[in-house]
Amino acid sequence: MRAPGAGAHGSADVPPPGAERPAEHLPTTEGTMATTTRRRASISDVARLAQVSVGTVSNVLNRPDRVAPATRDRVLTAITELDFVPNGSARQLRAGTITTAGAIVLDVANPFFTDVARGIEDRLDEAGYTLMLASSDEDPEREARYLRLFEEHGVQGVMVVPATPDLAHLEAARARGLRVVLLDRPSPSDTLSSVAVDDRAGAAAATRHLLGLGHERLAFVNGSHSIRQCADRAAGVRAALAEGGLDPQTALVEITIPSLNADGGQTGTQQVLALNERPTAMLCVNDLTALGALRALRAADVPVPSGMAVVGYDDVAFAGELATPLTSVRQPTHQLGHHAADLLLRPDDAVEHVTFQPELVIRESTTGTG
Amino acid sequence: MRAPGAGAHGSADVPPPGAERPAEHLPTTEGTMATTTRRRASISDVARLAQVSVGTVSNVLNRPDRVAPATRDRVLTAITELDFVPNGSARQLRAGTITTAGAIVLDVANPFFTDVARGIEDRLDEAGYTLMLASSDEDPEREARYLRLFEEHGVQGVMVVPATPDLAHLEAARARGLRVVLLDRPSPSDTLSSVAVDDRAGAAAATRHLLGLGHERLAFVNGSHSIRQCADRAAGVRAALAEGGLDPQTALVEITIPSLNADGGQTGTQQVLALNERPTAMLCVNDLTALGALRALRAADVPVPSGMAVVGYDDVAFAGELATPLTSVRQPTHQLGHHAADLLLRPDDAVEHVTFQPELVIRESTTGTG
DNA sequence: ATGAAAGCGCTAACAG
DNA sequence: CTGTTAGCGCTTTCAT
Repeated sequence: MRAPGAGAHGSADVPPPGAERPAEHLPTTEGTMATTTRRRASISDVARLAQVSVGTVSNVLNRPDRVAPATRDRVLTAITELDFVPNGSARQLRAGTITTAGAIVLDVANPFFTDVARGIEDRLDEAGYTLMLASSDEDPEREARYLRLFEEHGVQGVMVVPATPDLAHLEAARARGLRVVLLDRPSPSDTLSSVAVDDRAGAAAATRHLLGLGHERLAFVNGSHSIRQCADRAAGVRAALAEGGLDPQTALVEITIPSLNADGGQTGTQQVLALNERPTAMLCVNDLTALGALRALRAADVPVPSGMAVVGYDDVAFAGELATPLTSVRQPTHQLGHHAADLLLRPDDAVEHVTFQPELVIRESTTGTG
Repeated sequence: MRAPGAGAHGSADVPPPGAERPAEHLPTTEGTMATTTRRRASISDVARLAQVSVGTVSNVLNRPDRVAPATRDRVLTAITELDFVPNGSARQLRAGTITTAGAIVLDVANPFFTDVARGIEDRLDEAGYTLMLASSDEDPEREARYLRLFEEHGVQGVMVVPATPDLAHLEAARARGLRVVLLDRPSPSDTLSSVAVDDRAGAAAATRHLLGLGHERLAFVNGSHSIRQCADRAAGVRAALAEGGLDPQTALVEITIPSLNADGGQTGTQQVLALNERPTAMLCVNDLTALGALRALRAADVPVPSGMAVVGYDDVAFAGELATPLTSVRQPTHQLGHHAADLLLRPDDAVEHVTFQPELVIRESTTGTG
């Protein structure tokens, strides 16, 4: 699907969260005069030119076989002549439905969400549907605004990563007849379909991997438990420890960092290194955090993995490209979106909750010889 | 703008170009029964319930001051009662216009484009507009299909990263009255506005930086010149060399790699290292390529930058986080999108060509002591 | 301040 | 096979 050598941009990445917009980059402007705007040709213009009725033009458009070849050609010629593009609003008003779906994610510039969006788009494309994509920026008001806008535009349905735990407005939209699929959020509701990734399982798999390698003291550099993913992953780690016969109280140190980026990882790791009974392995809440961890470990001359094993989460593009390739938990982002769209397009409109399993990608940061 | 601690996904990245979709991730499905779908309430339902005419309801919606407070309240109550959401198609059909713009990029999962999209969205949002985003996958047919779809939906205008050098269909759409802004492509046309980044200048700045550091033999690991960005960047490198009094023939070795990713960078760098008169500095067409270069240099025990200076392009998130932080050329992606949207929203609909200047971000891969 | 009615562009009966 | 016509839901004169 994805084009291989996608121009010179094939490699880019996002700026770290909270990065400043680049300073003014001195645009060069080169203006020209304005152009005139004409009224668009309508179906009756075509009918007049082709000397037929509007009904016939409509038939040529929608059921060409019902029209005599000669007439059809005449109409087609008129269409080309006038450069006629049918008015979708009118059609939609008449038909009541539209082949468009909406998606509201937290941030379109976040690769997790755009990979999901890509999955949605690919599935929608198969069905001839278009996607309207928007970012809520975690602002419930923006989310509500876009939801409303999509609904007014008559979309078939909406896939949304909720910005708040409160799902009342989504339930209401659902009751109004709009299809709604929750993204990356297990639905507590019987009326809203949902598609999510099992964060507990991902963290548990990573933990089991470390236990299998013989580690018995772990650190987890995590974000606030008010973030669902962080809480779920912490639960997964604890569950795996218990399952392995270890007491989370003694075998685990959880460090909470304020921002889930490289700086947070570096600071968190320094705290881990300062511990008197130093753990032998670290789990990081995401790969950027792990990157900061690797930086801190290098600065402290702690070899990886022999002095400290490191596991990330997300399996981002650079994870396998680092000086020490990073073991990480990969999430089926594309499938997540694909399935969400699939649910939205289901003819029966049934409610369904789907949970995908993440996959541990093992690399040298846990199994190497460093 | 961008929320700081955007959930646990704040750090993710994209898979490398050409990466396979992850294998089946064993979704867990949990179904429930379907729900009934009711007809949406219309303005006349509201009118009936509120015991007023539809015109009055419309007035409450659009010019509340024209309606007596008592009547207005009655209507408002009815609206709430019926959970009425106005039909945008009907409104648009009547009004003829719509507050939506479209954007067609090559790939929504590519961070360069999503950063641009974010800039577009932010500008559009200021004006109360919505964005419809789509990927052409560099397929001209898909591009044409989306263009048409957007036009049918009556969008104000479309911002597009053209998939082909042929701009005829875009010119035609423009002639039909649709606003069109070219993204990341300097327009050869008087009728189409455009917003682009100066690739020659970016490559030239990187080259001048290296020359200023005393390097006199450079390698450029680049992609095919059939990709506009690659050709432009090569021209920029050559121009800067000439300007510095060096003969590109002797001072520059250009290596062409098939895929602009880490593997390409690694292979290309091996070729550079095998040269008999080895360059002292390398330019890479993007950061992922530079990552591969760093990997190859490490494998060959060549210190960076003392044995080989390295410059990337794009300034992706991890560029500053590597073992050797990477000097790179940052592009004003967000501004690019912001300005494109700005052009689209201009009331005068004038044609304008804007070129943004990239910015060299200097780090240790060129100035360090390694 | 409110109501009545025309019509935006199109589709889908229904006639012929 | 083609024409006629009635709306889809809404906004907007124009009356009252």
